[in-house]
Amino acid sequence: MADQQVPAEIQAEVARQIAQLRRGVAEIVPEAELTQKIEKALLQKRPLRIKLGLDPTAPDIHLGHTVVLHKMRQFQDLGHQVVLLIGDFTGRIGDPTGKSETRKQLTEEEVLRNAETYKEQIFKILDPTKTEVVFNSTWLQPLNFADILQLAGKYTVARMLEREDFSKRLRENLPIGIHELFYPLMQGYDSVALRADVELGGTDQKFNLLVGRVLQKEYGQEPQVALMMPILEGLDGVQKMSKSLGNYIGISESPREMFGKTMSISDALMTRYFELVTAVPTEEIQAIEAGLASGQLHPRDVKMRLGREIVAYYHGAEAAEQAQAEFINIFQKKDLPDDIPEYHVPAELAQVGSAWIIKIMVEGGMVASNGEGRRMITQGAVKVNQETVREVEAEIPLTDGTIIKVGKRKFLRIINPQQQ
RNA sequence: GGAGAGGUUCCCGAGUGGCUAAAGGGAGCAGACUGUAAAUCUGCCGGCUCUGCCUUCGUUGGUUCGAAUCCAACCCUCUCCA
Repeated sequence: MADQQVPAEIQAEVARQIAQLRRGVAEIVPEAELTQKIEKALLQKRPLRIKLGLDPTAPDIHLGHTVVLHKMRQFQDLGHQVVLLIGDFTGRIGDPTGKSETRKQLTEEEVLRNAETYKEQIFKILDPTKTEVVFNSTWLQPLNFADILQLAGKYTVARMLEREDFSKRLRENLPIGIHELFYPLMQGYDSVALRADVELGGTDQKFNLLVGRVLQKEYGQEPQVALMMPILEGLDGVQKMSKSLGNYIGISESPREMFGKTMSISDALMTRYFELVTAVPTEEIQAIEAGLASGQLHPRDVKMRLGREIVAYYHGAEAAEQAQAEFINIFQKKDLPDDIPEYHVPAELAQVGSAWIIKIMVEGGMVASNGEGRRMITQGAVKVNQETVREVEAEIPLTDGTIIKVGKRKFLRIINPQQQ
């Protein structure tokens, strides 16, 4: 395969690119084709077209999404053309995957608005000047029924049912909407329309990415290479990071939240995060792994480094240092954070001068209900000015500057304007 | 079109007339411990004016002193047959 005509410097560059691109990757199908494509691109001085499809229904990006985005960024840095595909057509139809809950259909306006929010966040990782953004309604909308049947004719039900998700639902007697069978076809057709050389996705996208290859061949194109990234585990360390599971770190979150949440991942997960969601060089990560294994590095310190890396990526190095300092203050020295939410005492309560503690906790948003407030007190989780509150019926003085603490990380400062 | 199975609290999943706000697991929260919001252990985990009351078991009605549990209609899902 490595034909003699390829100059040595090109071969070296191909090797360099492949080495970088393989970092953190779960699977490349087929890897040999990627090598060939890169080689060809270099010889012809034509960048590869790298496709990434995005679902416009959930515009909040978290670290799980960034795994694939970081890979896109690597392609960009290697000089390739990145194409972001916004699945506005699919989003407008609404994908009811996932049993009973019918996902609401988005209007064109909503899709566009989401797309804007998306871009804003995504360009924290990708270079906007080297990114092409396209919408799949451009080519999917004009298809008529005959076109669609023609497209459908290029695949079979049996092959469609090879997909894990479908076969599983079939086995477990769960519903499969006929239109759902079209999603892989539409996604594959996107690759045809874009003439994609490589499509990125999570391992859960494997089937769809492979359908793209089949359809490209059917339409006389060279099939794309499917590059799959692992699915990032969320804060619980088991399930994939997702907003609905609440185990995520959003890239628009505050430095403090980001850092704190990072500290809550299990030790076992740390190096994976380093590899998948930071730009720390591979050799350095290997050194960290070695340090942890030999006991030379303290897991806590490594995790703090991870927290700094993540915060710094989205908020800058200074914010990262601050977030860490604050974390140490609150959790190691058990000090108060700098910015405590405030509860402004309303006039009628200020007259009385004191109030039932649970009422204040609920109104201050510290607990969801009186019942939860009672539980917290019963469990010894509530402190007023460092003093543990034991009595459920306790009244507290509404003195300006009083601090209520629930659990380890919820604080509230009483602000009494009458006393200022 | 016919026959059958099923829809339970955030999720999964027990429960077939009162002892059930409903087993168990997961998630979540808290306490202890610690090396961190790791790990581990323990507790909590519908709401309220909380030794009591109210709301919840697909929907709506009904039977009953009493229903998640029985009946009827309806909605939704699946299986087999045609």
